[in-house]
Amino acid sequence: MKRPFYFEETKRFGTLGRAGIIHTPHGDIRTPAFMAVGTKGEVKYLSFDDLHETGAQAMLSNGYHLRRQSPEIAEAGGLASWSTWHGPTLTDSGGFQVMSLGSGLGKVVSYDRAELEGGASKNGTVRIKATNTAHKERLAKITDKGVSFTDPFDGQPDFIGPEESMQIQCRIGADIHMAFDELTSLADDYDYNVEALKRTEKWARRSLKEHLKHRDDLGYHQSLYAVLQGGRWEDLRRSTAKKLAKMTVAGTQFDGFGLGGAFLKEDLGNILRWCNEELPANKPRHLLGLSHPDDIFVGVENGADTFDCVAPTREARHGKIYTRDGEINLRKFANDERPLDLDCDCATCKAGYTRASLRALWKSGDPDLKRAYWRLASIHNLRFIVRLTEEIRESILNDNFETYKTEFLQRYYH
RNA sequence: GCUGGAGUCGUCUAGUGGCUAUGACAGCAGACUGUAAAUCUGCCGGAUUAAGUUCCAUCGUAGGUUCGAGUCCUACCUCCAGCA
Repeated sequence: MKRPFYFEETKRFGTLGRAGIIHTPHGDIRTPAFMAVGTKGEVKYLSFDDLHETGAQAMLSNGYHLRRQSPEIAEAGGLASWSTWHGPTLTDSGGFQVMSLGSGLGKVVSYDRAELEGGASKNGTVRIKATNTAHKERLAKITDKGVSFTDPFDGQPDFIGPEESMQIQCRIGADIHMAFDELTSLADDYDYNVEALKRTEKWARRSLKEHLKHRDDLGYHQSLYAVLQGGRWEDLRRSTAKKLAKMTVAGTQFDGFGLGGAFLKEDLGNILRWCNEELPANKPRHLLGLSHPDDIFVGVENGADTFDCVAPTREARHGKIYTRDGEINLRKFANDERPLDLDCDCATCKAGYTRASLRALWKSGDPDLKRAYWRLASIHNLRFIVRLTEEIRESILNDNFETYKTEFLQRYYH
């Protein structure tokens, strides 16, 4: 049952937007789609029945976090069967940890200009006030060869370069892999981004080369996406997109593309447009790590097909609940007997939980009740974002995207 | 009634002569974007201010000792334990 991997464009809108289907060995993904993040092979506090009920079509896990379990996963036949999720999967390369355990260690990956206010410098480029973590404090140190990681929990060292990342990912055996990349932070300047981008491009070639050796080891075809970096600079973004789109090893190219970076919200649309105008239309594009509704709309209209993000689940655990009328902090609803969101079709709302009852679970001293809250709130927020992508797809197919977008955003951000 | 112990900011709590009275929880406000996140930041006696301002209050109550008292002394009140 070797099913090939390919992207089928169902409908185009605007210049870059589209709805389509990604065919993978473990099933189809109808796009635009949101993939749930299950870093270690499961979404925190959710069963796979819960996850299926959110409508999520695919799960994203992480090669870095699963590196030590990868032999056992291979033994079980790959991530889909090992995890018992059984559907389409994607693994990140560990590239995000190059930043989150390195230059961005201990920092919030902020995308809001107000937080970073530094004004514009003389030549008109944005000056960012964000700072990088001191080199000696980092748990990820970069050389051209690869990255030396120190495990945040047990302090064990690991060296991961493109070859190691591909070997790990091919043992994990997700349907889609990411090339090993270096994510720069908002504090990195143009010159550093030039250097980092060269490295990411070299790593992409090495990733592809190594990937080809192992991609069929588990008996089905594993695909590889290249990751586009280049910060907020048009020349870097366009050049890397062109380069990676054409990159060939032994006659083989990348199966799709990851759109990466630490984005300033206001730059997101342009950056995606620069990338996607250069990328071939017949391959899928995954926008890495974003899922706030406004970001999803910007992503879709600029050609992104799939998304993933920890925000729906993390924010749920922290009390931020998504509703069609905007985000609410559950703390304030101790006496509110309405559901989290009116007319919501998630399992939590359908089961009759009210804001007050969920808040009570959340604030309970009982660990079991807290866990119940984390699960129920995560289900709600995940369903909210998954449903958003379903409705966006629907609106594209019905030539109704602009209207749907305007109505949704006005109501959500009023 | 006697003996012993204890009363600190909503709750618990540190503090036995020294200048802004700890810390935790609760509460309040905010953050979170390819998960070091069961996390993080700020506020948390009252009034006042453009302000990180100014003023006032404060360790059960009332006195006292002292340059200085949550801390020492006296009386009272309340609570707890034991004895009657």
